[in-house]
Amino acid sequence: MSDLLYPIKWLSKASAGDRVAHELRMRIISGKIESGTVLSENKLAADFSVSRSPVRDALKVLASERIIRLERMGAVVVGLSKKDIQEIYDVRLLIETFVFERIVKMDRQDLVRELSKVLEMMKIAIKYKDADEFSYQDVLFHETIIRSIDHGYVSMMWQNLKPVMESFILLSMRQRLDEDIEDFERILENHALYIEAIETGDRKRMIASLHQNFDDVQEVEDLWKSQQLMTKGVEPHD
Amino acid sequence: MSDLLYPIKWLSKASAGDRVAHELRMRIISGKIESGTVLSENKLAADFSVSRSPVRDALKVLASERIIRLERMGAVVVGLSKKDIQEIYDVRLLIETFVFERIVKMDRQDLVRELSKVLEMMKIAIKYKDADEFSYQDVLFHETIIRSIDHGYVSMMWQNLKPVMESFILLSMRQRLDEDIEDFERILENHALYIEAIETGDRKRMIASLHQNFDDVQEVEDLWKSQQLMTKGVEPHD
DNA sequence: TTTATACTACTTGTATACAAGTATACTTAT
DNA sequence: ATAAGTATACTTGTATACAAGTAGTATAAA
Repeated sequence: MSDLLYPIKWLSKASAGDRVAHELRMRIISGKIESGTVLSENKLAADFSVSRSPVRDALKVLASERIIRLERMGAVVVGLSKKDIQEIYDVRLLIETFVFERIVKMDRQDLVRELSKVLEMMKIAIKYKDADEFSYQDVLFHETIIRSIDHGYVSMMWQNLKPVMESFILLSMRQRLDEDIEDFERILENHALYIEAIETGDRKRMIASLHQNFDDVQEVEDLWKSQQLMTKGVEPHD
Repeated sequence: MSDLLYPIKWLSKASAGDRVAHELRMRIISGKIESGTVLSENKLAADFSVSRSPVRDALKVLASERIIRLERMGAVVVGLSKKDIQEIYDVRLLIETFVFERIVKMDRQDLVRELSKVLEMMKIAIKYKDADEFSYQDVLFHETIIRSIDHGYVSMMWQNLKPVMESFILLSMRQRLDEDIEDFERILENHALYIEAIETGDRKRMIASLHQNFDDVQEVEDLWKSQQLMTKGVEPHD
């Protein structure tokens, strides 16, 4: 099972099941485990040096995220297609637009302050070329916005989406930090725009910012495809 | 553990874990198990005459639905508050509005036909005073709409929402069939309106229909509160 | 050569066992 | 009587065992 894709430090308090889920998710989304591969609980348990119980837990989680399909014999890897990425951003747009409508009716001072802090963190992360930390703060940025309206079921939708998003962003950012570091400036500007939109309650600017964000990711998506090709066959997993 | 709230026939092919999840969900949403109750895996296993494994699975599912909270010692029942019901309908509105925008750009003939069939089924269910069958078809109606656009992540959100909705509708319809049978006519009309809106691509009518649907549920919600009071203390669960 | 049967090696779902940790109650010392 | 420590009876998470079922292969019959 060798080297881990998911940051170990993010797993400090996690159970074995969580570790397996996070690592497996990364391997699937990165393409290290190819679509179509059939995963065996027993083999995974052996690979990760744990018993079947945490592996089962992990597979259930990944199935709920639709990156694997639980069938009668074995769990088949589905992975993320171009369509999936598009769909994820559909949902993000859907959620964040809804959230924005609520936000503009609230006192947004604390939220803006909190977001500014996260943005500063992102800047530092870039300065020190820490892709993982940058990704963490990027995800946190949007999570902070979403949670600010205190809506349990919207939060739930976010929670369901988050792990896949996080992994995807993590992989994208790692690659871009190596190859397209100037992109990060644009991402930062875009987040600053988002904060402004919230501050002023300017819906148009917010939508623009979200779309820009999506365009950025579209670009990432191409890079990610190439990454998939790169890693293809590195570890055929049986 | 005595009598079951969830229709046994819906569980024909379900695992023990699913059975526990469905039944537990019904008991929590109906108020038969009160908010604040701490559930023990061992006790539940004994109650349902299964081992801890399926119970654990069930609790994980219910936690992801936010009707229980998994804590260090025991799973505490959260249940559905008035706010939760409102939130669920927020999300439904969000999803179905998104779906509608896609639908109007498609060929809707097959969908309309399919929905008409489901609506006929609903009529028959009322005719024979079968609240469970009616609920099933009602949920199926909306699921059919949502799945018609073939959007994996929107379907995923629906899947996450569905179990709680289904239980809630089931309980509401059972009570209303006894006490307010004339309501069902209005529900049928409303669904017919929805089909028309899809057929003609009339967004306004669709929104109106959705809101009407929600108002119906608001009414249900009051009934449901009284039901909670009614069943309160029937089985104090320890 | 083709078809039917049985065997092997898997699979899943459930049950049970165990280690490690935590809250409650009960000492015991002050 | 009160504070500190210590049992104890729980809890969770993981490991392991087992029953039932399935796919594919090999063997036997036609």
